[in-house]
Amino acid sequence: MSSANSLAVEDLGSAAQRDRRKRILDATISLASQGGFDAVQMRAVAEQADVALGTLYRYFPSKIHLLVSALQREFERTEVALRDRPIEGDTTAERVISVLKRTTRGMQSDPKLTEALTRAFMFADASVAAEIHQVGMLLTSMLIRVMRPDDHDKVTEEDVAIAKVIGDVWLSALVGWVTGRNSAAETGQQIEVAVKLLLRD
Amino acid sequence: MSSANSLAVEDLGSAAQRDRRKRILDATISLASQGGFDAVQMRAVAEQADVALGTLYRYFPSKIHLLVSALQREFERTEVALRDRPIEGDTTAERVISVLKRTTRGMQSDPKLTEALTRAFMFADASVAAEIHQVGMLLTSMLIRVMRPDDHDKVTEEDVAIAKVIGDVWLSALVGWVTGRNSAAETGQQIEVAVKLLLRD
DNA sequence: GGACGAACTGGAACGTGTTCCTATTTTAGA
DNA sequence: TCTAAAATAGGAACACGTTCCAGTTCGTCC
Repeated sequence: MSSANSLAVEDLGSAAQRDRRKRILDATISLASQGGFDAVQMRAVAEQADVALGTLYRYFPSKIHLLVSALQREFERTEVALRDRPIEGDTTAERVISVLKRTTRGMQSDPKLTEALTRAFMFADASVAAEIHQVGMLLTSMLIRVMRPDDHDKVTEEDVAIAKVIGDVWLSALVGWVTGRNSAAETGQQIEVAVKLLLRD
Repeated sequence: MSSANSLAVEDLGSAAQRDRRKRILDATISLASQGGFDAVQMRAVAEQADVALGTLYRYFPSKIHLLVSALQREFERTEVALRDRPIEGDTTAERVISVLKRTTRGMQSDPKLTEALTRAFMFADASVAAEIHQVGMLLTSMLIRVMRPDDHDKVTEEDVAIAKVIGDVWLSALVGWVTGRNSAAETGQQIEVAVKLLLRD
């Protein structure tokens, strides 16, 4: 891949390198969780991860890459955790709302972290396209699985389109919440309304 | 208003001040149009607007405030221009799609400017909430007018909810385009799909 | 016209993201 | 085991957003 991208786990040969990468992301999450976007300072991340600044930049070419990669790891964990749990709700809309609200609540329980990750995601420019795309795919596929829990074959074009729209709304709602425009309740409401409009069958 | 906000036109007493504000926003748009978000450097804006750096910060307390205020002015102009034109299309969906696509094409004709304004909008934190809210209201009300061009009275709760969802999708689509994830065609497609899903009556 | 406060100028200074360089350590291959 | 290349450490240096300050100009009230 292009040198402009973050080093993915697969790119890393030695265990020491995988461990460095993990330490860096751990430090990122820890600092973000504690003080939000502004507290994730490259020097602080490097120090807490016990890594030189240059090394940090070797693994993640910018602060945004770093935070989006952290988001990706968190999101993958969320997705795995979600796989185990049974999805409650009879209708498609109910299932989607239930999952999205649970996820949203989870993020709202760590506001600083959510602020840091969300803002990085929204601020990302073209150079982070690859990482962003990963996260987008993850979100869409997660939604589709919730919409069609049993029959993965019967996923239509429209299902995918709906999932993408819901993903968009969810992101916007999250941004609204992070920037203090919406309360937690309004955020939930906003998602619920959109899902009901999109999945009325 | 709080000192944390941008100085609005109404706040400015003298003609000289209104002119300064205008020069600053003109310089901002000019630089953004030429080199995007990164080219809007506070020193450059101050110099091009023929204003001291301190004065620039007096009018707009941060780069983000500055860009979001520029966005607001551009948006107001777009909105006025839109009022004159007749809205083409018989169904609600057709009208909304027509207007959104025209607006989107307009923004895509100046990619750097759009990149700068969109990224500022998405990166804004709580301190810019007031300005952001203005823009959001403008977008929603514009959409509602397109949806219900004649009977402003018959605007339902659902109409407003739909307008907000469409606004969210439009923003996400724009962000996707700005960051190079989506082509112009895909962006238009994304909006069209969402509108058709939301306005199928 | 004079006095006073607010606004503006010009520029120094600071913080943080990013780049760059050299010395050292680790890794891979002969 | 030895050697060359790659990776890392440590830290200086630069860019740009932001803050701050001393001096000057502008606007307003007597």
